[in-house]
Amino acid sequence: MEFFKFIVSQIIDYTPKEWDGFASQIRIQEFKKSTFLAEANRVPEEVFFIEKGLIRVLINDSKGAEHTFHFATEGQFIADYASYLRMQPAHYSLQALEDTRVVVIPRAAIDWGYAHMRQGEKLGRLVAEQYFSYHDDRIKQTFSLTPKERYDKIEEVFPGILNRIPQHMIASYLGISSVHLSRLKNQK
Amino acid sequence: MEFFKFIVSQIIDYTPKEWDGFASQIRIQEFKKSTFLAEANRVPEEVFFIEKGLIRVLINDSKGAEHTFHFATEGQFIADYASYLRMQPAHYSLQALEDTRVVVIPRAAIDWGYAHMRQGEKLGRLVAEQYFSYHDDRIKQTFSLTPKERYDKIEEVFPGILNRIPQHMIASYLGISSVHLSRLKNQK
DNA sequence: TTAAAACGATAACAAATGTTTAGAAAGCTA
DNA sequence: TAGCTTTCTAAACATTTGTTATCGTTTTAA
Repeated sequence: MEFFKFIVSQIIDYTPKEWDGFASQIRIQEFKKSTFLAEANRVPEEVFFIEKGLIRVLINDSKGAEHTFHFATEGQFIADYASYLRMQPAHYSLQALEDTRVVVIPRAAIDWGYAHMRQGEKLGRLVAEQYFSYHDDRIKQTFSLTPKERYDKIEEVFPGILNRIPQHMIASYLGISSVHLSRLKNQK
Repeated sequence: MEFFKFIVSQIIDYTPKEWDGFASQIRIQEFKKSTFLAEANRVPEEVFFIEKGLIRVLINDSKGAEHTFHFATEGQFIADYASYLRMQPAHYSLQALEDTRVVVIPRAAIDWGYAHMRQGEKLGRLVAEQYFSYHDDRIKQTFSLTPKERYDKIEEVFPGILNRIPQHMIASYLGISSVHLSRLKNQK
């Protein structure tokens, strides 16, 4: 929990009393490799903060095929945040790719923070802005770079990821088939 | 300006005094069809709110080709918001596709709102969340739908757009060539 | 109003990417 | 450790999508 407290302190100021009120509503939870933290079709009621481990965000298309949407690692927040905000059934599932320890932040804790922490809204704003910027960069890249170029840059976005994640999931993230990625790697 | 004031009142509460302080720092500006509100490579120092008209957000790739990233219409905020937040040179340019009237909101006004309006941070949070959700939906769709399916649904995302925007810009938005879109339309 | 530019459809061809199958290497689990 | 599963590469072929060029039509601007 100390790691989480530290990361939040980097983003906003809070009093010990504010922190205690907030912390009393959150908890630590561990997930074994390959298990799911959250599944599609359920309304997300919590946001996760990753203390240790690696999480894959995936979506199933209308034909049942699975697509990797995103990876998240130590020090990051993760959820199907759009569905969380709208209180609608999630499209994404969250899967641990390694044994993972997270801080579970229920909706009640977040709303309490907005109402009772002086900089609660600011924290929410900055997290949303950061998450937004990541998405924006990503769409920007799909327009301006080829899949090969995006593969070559993936370590900038997810440092160390190529040693932690099977290649077919990376191909899925890039929106191409694993066979095609294998081909691209052997070009030049 | 009344339309903008109304839209903000739908999002947060503010006192007359708060509004006057904020409003004294913003201004109305008009842009003729085809002109640019903002250009890539300059650090964005303002966010626009569209009172009337239609704006195209575009990006140029490394080979100089132009891609349409987004469309924005009446009642929406628009900027290269990621670059605005990071205070870095913009990747996007903003172009009016019709004669357009916008409210220009300089960075100073936004920061003033965060500091002096009780619900200023909340407004920032909600706008960021909304913008994020739009981006998220979009990436979701590129994974789960074919270009044809996305074309068929584009009126849900941008009502009335097919009558206001040339087809090659729509093709660019969908990430396909105009020739290919023309082909897809005639299937089935 | 008229000449120029932009637009959208189409065809022919080229390039990129997907699918299926197979096999070897690596990893996992009982 | 042995057997099973996953992972990655490769080849052959199919499909999708892009590129270029052409041609009416519509729109724009002087």
